[in-house]
Amino acid sequence: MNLKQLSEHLNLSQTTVSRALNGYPEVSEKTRERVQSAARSLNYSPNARAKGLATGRAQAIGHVLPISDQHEMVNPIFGDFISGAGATYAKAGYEVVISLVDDQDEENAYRSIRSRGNVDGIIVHGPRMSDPRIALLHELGLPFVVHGRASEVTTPYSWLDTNNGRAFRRATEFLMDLGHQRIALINGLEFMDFAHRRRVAYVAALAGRGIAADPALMRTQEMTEVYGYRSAREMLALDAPPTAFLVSSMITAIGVRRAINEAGLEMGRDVSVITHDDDLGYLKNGDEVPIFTATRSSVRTAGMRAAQMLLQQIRTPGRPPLTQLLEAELIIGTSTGPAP
Amino acid sequence: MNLKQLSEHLNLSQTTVSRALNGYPEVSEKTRERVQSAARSLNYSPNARAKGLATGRAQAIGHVLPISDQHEMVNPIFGDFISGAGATYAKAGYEVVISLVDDQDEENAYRSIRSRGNVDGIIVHGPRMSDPRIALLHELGLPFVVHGRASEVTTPYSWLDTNNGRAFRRATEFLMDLGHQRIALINGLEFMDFAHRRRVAYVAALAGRGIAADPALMRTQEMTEVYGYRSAREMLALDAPPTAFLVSSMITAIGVRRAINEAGLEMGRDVSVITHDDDLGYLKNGDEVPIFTATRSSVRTAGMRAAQMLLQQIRTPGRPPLTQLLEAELIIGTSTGPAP
DNA sequence: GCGAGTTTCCAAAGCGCTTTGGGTGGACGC
DNA sequence: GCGTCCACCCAAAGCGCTTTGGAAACTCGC
Repeated sequence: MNLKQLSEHLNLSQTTVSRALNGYPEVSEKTRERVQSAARSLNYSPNARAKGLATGRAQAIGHVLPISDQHEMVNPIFGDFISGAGATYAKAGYEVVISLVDDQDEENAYRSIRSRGNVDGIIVHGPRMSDPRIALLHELGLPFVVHGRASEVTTPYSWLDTNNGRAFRRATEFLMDLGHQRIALINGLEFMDFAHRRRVAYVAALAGRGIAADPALMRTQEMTEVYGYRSAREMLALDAPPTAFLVSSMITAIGVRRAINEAGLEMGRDVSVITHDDDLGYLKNGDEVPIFTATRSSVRTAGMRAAQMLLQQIRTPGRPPLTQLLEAELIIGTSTGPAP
Repeated sequence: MNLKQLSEHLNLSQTTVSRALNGYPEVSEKTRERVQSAARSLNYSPNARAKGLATGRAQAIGHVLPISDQHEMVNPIFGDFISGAGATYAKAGYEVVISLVDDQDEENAYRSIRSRGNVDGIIVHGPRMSDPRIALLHELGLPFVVHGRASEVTTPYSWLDTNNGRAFRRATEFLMDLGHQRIALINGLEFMDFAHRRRVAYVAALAGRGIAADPALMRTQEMTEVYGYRSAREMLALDAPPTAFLVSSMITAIGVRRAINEAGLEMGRDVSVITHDDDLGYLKNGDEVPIFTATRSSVRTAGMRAAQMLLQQIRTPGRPPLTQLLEAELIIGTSTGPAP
């Protein structure tokens, strides 16, 4: 069923039918209703490609996930992010297009996304500290919102980020208030901006109390469970083991807990743990009582907000970039206690 | 940069340029190379919408994720599935379009996907036992592959599934071989086909040894960590607690482990656990030594295979449906031991 | 050097929609 | 009864590409 058939069925021109369906004022309410009910009953919906071609709008948003050999997994938070964003898009009649882009030829990938023209805007995931994508997207004139930030990029751009610095500073201070002196950091990959910020904040918080960060207590890697387990096991076997761990994700923290248990220690008594918690649907931090003391910031909410920002950018092009900083809550659970 | 501009730049007709770029034999190798190098250097890539409109092909695959109030989270396996499938699509020049569809008006959603025409085929996720989507997609004539199966649907259709029945039967038998009699099942939502199959296999395996399934030892819910924790905690507090747990996902098994530890018991000695393991990138089951004894089946591989099947269906329409059953390995870890 | 057969290229139609620039008919005022 | 003005509707162009149905240029054998 296409426009032509529908209009013939109604004995109207394609113009009128199109206008009736798209809410233009030039048609009478009577015909508008007649058209709409016919469209519904004949299950007509306009061909997206043709519509896009005619309007120049794709009614779709691109989500670009960087993939590399050293980093080939899809971030576990992506599902939640997209479910938040997707709800917003759906209301506005936008689709989601996903591109898995090898970071070897990112530049080409973005250029081709642009000239293929099947998205109206882009959400940039996993920004690096000095991310070339931002300049590139500016040059291409494609609206975008970065989920996260790129510290070293100075030109303004739209972003939405969690205040990772403040969150990790507070967490570190919280541990020091409990008397911990040897606090380990099990961080994500530090060429990623969020992980870098977290480390800087952690180091600064320690320094604020006159403690020098110990390289033996700092790790940076992809945030898997096994990574948390290994790092904690090795650190707990040190001559001067840490009394507390600051961990970058729940999944990794679960690995840390495993190592703690395996070492015959009790989390929250012998060793404290604070983790960042993205509040993922399938991995809630306990229910009434949180498992982990955590810096919590819902990635689903971030998805929703980022989507709204991007849609605004698209609707009113040329407006100045929007930015939004979400604060993480510090949730007290049973995984922290006074230093032994 | 569009075709017209490119062809003017080259002093050729649009026809010739188009043919040169798309590999048609009617152009000489010399002009083909001239065209291709110009296209590269001017960074031309054809507008996807226009191309789609002209060819009738969208060069995109739809992934439809059912969302509902009781089930609003995005399955954590989705990231891995899409990363497997995405690699295959990318090679074949296909995009991924994601639709989050409220299962209230699934029918409309699929019809509109069809008539909007922005995908050439669909991967159906999360099939229910008697899933109406299969008949609907047949009616719509849209190529599709189901990730999983719908037991109660009798008409043939393409699917790719893990042999959940055999996996859970083997797992149950393995536990019984170790002397376990009271084996709990912490299952997923049983209106989902895979979860239903798992329960049936578990019940049958028990029955095969003359054991009647105890309703007090069977749970069914969304597979979160908290769900695993709660279920295990409650069951361990029973007068006749289970000596083993059979769990539907790693995440849930981690919750089960938490409850076991909290009860002062040791996993693998006091209580055994077998889980299904989707081999997710960020949640590997240990490294050299697996944490959990598990039925393992890589969801990333499933994604790759499903994508290949769908592309075949699209390329040669009208061919009979393809099916593929992946066997899960039974991996022996440290979470199982003889019944106490 | 000329007709037949290939190569190589082109003009134009068409994909399904939006949108510009009218046209037509009825209500209304005088 | 006539002109004016809306309200309502339409024909046709155009979005950027593919593809059909030729046409021009080139090869070749005799």
